[in-house]
Amino acid sequence: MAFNKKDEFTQKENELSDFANAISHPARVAILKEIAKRETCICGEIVEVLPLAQSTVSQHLKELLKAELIKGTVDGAKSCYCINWKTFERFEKIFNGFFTKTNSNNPKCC
Amino acid sequence: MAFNKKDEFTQKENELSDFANAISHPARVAILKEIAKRETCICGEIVEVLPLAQSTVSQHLKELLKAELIKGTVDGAKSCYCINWKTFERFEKIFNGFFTKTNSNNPKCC
DNA sequence: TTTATTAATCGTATATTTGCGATATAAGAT
DNA sequence: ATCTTATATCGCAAATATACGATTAATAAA
Repeated sequence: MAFNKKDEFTQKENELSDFANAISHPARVAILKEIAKRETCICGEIVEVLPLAQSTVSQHLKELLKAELIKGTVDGAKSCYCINWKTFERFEKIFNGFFTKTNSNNPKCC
Repeated sequence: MAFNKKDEFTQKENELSDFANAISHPARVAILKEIAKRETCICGEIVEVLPLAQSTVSQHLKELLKAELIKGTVDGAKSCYCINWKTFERFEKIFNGFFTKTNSNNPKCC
């Protein structure tokens, strides 16, 4: 942000937007999909499938790690990744509880 | 993006990331929450509640409109907004179907 | 030991996002 | 007609994000 206003919002608002931010790029969605499909997956396998350079993929993986959407361990020269489903569950809970959903055909609605 | 690689990803990957992108800022989460709470809501009411200038809020509203997360109509000098629940439902469907969730305690997982 | 493989990080260029004040526009009030 | 209110848009500055090639580091293979 131009001037960081994050502090001015609630923790839950930030948690939700941070999660959303992590999946707000098609490459990261594609990476998550690939890891979920394979259950466990090394970096090179993702690079093979995506239309991006290795360094770029590595950067996206780093962001997904930071947001705790994936877990990663070093396995020799390779890096092994898998989905951190706990974070997904927490997100779903926050997301569903966040907006007090009224009827979809709200007559007051514009 | 530095060079726009959107075309290189699937339509669903882009749809999901676009939705996520719309709620990837705490201000937009707060705006959605406020509109949902009030069911229908004018711009000024949101500006009152948020720690942001009117022009900034207006910009965020524009983005939410573009992503079809809200609907808006002009009501005299005022602008009336409400949640577009249809988009939320569509997102939930895509999101749930996207990642073939295996067991959370995947033994293969790192 | 040398070489190859794998992946993270650095440096850099470019694009986008965020935020605000100023301005424009349009309806409503006086 | 003029003033006020409400909101969108413009122009700008600063911060972030995206992408890549080059480099580094560390293991594995020869």
